[in-house]
Amino acid sequence: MRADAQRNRDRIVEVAREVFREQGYDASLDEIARRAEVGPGTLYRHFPRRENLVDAVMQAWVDRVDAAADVALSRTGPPRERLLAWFEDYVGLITLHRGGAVKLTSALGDETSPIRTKCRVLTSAMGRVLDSERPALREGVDDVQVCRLVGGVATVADSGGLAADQVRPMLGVVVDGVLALERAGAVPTP
Amino acid sequence: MRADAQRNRDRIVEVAREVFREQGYDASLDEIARRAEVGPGTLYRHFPRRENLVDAVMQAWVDRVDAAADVALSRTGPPRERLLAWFEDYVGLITLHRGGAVKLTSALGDETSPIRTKCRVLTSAMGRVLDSERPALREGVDDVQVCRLVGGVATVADSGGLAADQVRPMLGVVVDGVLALERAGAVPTP
DNA sequence: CCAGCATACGGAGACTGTCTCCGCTTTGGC
DNA sequence: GCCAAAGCGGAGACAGTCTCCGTATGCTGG
Repeated sequence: MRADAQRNRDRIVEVAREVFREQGYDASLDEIARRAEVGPGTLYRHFPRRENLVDAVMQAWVDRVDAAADVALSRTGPPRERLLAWFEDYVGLITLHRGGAVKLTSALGDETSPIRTKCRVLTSAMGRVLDSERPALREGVDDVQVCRLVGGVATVADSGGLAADQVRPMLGVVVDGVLALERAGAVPTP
Repeated sequence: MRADAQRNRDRIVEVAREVFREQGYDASLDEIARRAEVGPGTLYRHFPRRENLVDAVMQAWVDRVDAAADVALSRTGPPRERLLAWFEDYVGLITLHRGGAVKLTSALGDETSPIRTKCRVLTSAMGRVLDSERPALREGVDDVQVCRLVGGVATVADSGGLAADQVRPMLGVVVDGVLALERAGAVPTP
């Protein structure tokens, strides 16, 4: 790639990061081009579809989820608390930019999605944390499924503008549903 | 309202129902006006914001959720199965039109939303079913919260194009998280 | 060093969608 | 039938997406 092309590309991503943070992922691409001081043609050559630009921007903070997983692994305490804290971190990060949660969560498991690499980071971060609690979990609890559940909560929180204390009990339900506990036949009244 | 105005209004809603079903809630309003054989001005006078039109269209099938709650109440069997079946019905109905799930779920609890009446129907349907299982539920389980959780699953299912057998286990997790069972200190290993 | 070409730029503009304004038409009470 | 009031509808302003192509620029081999 030519040096000027590389420079333009970098500047576009940089500006897009700001604009997306300000306005969400629906922001006008032409405005991004304007603020990056390139023509729309240049932007669309580098990023033919909106998703490609989102992808580039998203990489950075998907990495933060990965880092949060490491933090989660280093925490001590009972499984319920550890998982709850991790889920809260996950929701917090994934809702950092408006509209990010739906985008990431709905692309989970879609191997043709332009942001599939991001999804893989999320799934594997989730996988690492879940593995560390595996004995306490119900059988058949699967990384993608939990990502979807927690991502669903994140989506609702994001689009509904929910505060952390409204989100926590919902995540509590998910944690309880995921933990094994003694539930032989799931019959509450003996 | 004048008779011709009423006629136009009805035709717009009728056409909108079809178009939304075909193309989701992002469909062009001008096209709806075109197919209803009215001018855009007419459409926008009756429904100043897109939401108002959506609201009118949504009424019909939100009522179906209400009916599904009655069916749920008439079903027999253990709480887990009853709730799971109801949740599945709920998700099925709410995802009937693409994009409907996010819209309804994110408006839950927002008393200024133009579709707040729809949300109330959902919440109260959920409430009726939950009440019928109240003794089996954890304390503090709240109608809106469960609507959000199940709505979150619905949103993910909707936007990710998930099939029923991918959704069921997720709902299973939610049901298990909502049911009381014996979980004194939430300690998995006795 | 510079010629020449592949590469990249950028802006005009086609196209689509949203929404408003206002002159014209229709309705319904008198 | 008359005539306000109510309603209609389309032209068009505005914004966003995306493409095409004439022009400019970085790079490389001589």
